[in-house]
Amino acid sequence: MVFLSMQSYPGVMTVTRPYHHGDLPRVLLQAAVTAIEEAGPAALSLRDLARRTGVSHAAPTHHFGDKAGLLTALAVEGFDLLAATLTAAGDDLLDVGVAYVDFAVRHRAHFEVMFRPDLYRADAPEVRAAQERAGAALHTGVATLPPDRAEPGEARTDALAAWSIVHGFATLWLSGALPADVEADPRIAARTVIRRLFPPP
Amino acid sequence: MVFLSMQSYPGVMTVTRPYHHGDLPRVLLQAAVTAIEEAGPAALSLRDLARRTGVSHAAPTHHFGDKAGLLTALAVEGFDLLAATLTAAGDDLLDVGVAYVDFAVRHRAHFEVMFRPDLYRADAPEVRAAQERAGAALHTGVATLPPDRAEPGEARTDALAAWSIVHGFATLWLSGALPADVEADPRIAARTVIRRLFPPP
DNA sequence: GCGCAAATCTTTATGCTGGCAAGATTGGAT
DNA sequence: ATCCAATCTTGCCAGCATAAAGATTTGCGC
Repeated sequence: MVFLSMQSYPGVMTVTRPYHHGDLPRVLLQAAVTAIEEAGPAALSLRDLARRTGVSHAAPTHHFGDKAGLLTALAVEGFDLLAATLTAAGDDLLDVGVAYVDFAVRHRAHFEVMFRPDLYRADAPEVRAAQERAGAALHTGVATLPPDRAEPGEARTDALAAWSIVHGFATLWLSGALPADVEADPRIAARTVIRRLFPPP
Repeated sequence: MVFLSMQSYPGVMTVTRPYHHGDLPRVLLQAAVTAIEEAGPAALSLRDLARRTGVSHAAPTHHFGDKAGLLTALAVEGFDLLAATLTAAGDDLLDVGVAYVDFAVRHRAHFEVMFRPDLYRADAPEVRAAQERAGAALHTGVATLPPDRAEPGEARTDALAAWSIVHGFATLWLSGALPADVEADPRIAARTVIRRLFPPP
């Protein structure tokens, strides 16, 4: 990590900055993740991010335009991260579903922003593209199901049902709405629930 | 509708108020629903509610304490409304599940607040109580399933899977994340998806 | 009716936030 | 060495949440 000089301070010629020049966007996004994990996306404050990262209050605005711009970048990052996670989980639909829930729990801040389109510009082309990449990764898992049922549109229903059940479980888990007697490890509980939808032969 | 006199205005002795005295909390909650449906719960502003209802900016604070207090009341109202809706849907698990999704779509503002505990005081006793009433109504629907499987904890898994799939479908629908080729009527699409989890014998 | 306490609502004030505009500094390209 | 664009700071303004204090209305005992 290199420390670079920073501009004027009263009485001090040079100060240091704990990140490479030009990396402020990434640093701000990381600070946003931390802040959201602490108090939720609704309580996020650009000025608080600036304080956390030691820059002026207007620095975040320069890079992201406005608050919605920052959350848009966070959503894009989240969808890409989700796509990578699902792809890495392999071909087994159970594993993909568990990976979805695991992503939501481990990247809670990203996940909460991603599915709250009133907070960011969900119609931005980079968002749409990232969403499609994540959707394709999810559909890949569904495609591995044995196509023994002949009804048309069955694969689409399977995909929608799989997405719904893992997304629902993840959001219920994150919102703390689940009763206390549910398995403490969300991955184990999720696997049990998903297996109820796609029972082994 | 009775119009009551209002306090001093410069040069005018009495003015009228379009609601019964003491009904301001209910009026404010209704205004909050409208505002949330327009711009989401994150953009809700107490001062905007005051303007919408024609009262001073501090009137909402008097009744609900603060913004979280207002959303707490909205969440309680939502959970009670959900419990009533699920109970009225009957005993068929499919009908109960469709009613859950239908509630989310028709009472979008309540639903969005209910499962966003960072916005209100989710640990308040009246919230817990209302949550349990809604949970009991949901479990009633699951209890009507034929208990032909002998594995222990199966009913709990069924309930969790049912809740997850309807909740996930509802939140995905509300967030606009579903692909465009999904059935336009959420009740029909939801029924198809739920049937995938609980296929008819 | 009368008077008083409580509830209801307004006014005033303070600190924080988002967004805009202008200026200072830095880094890189030529 | 010089210029330019990107980066970041300072200053500013309007809107918001919240608190405190004052004004008005309502309910209630008499």
